[in-house]
Amino acid sequence: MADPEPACPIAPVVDIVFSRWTTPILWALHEYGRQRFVELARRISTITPKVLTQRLRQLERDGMITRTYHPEVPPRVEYEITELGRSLAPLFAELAEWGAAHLDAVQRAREAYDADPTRP
Amino acid sequence: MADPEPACPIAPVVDIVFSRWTTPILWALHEYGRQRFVELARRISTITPKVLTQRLRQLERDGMITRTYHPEVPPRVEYEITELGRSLAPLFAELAEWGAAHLDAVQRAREAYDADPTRP
DNA sequence: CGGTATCCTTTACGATACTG
DNA sequence: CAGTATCGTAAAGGATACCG
Repeated sequence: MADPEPACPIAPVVDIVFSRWTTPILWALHEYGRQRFVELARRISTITPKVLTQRLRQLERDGMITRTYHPEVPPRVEYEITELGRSLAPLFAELAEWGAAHLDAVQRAREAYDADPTRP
Repeated sequence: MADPEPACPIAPVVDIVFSRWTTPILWALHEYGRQRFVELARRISTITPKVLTQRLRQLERDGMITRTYHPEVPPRVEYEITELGRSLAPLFAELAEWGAAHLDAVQRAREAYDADPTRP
């Protein structure tokens, strides 16, 4: 896969951290601490186990979270955010602030755009 | 499309701003100012005109950029980032900083993960 | 409990050609 | 120049069922 824009320094970061499900997963682990697989699944209620596994593996590979397997019956697996993952916290806070401040403006822009009848 | 995680406040922001091409487009407009279609296309060298048009329309609809059509021959269309789009600037700067500081750690994590032979 | 396996749909993206 | 049209591909995601 070719680099979208070599001169854009944040494209690689986006690739690692921001997809449909990685963001909610990292948020949940950051916000509510170490959690089991099923806890995450319940919190992110619309995700399927297959996709949850896929994203967790990717985040683990990228060093953003750790996976700890406890060989009990029934098995217990815990996920936790790493220092590297936690280093995103201020960024996440700013993103949340931006959303709170500007999401309604985006919504209004959409309505204005869609309402314009001169747009074919 | 169901909301990925209603309780995750940054998911909607990610949906608007961070996709493979929207980030480089916004970055280019923020960094180099008002530009024509073909200038953007050249700067983001690997994007195709179809996809560039699609992302530009979406960003315009979301109020992040403006499109100005000058009815000349040959036609001239200029894209410019809006105030709303510009409000992302500090966020982009922080993301770039995060990348500069931590991208190598991600790379090392990947290598360590891939090199572990006990992972089936 | 913590996943896999299988199959399917959606969506973004891409290649190429063409037009007002 | 600034797109549009029409293909096709590929990756993400979803539904459902099943397993150690």
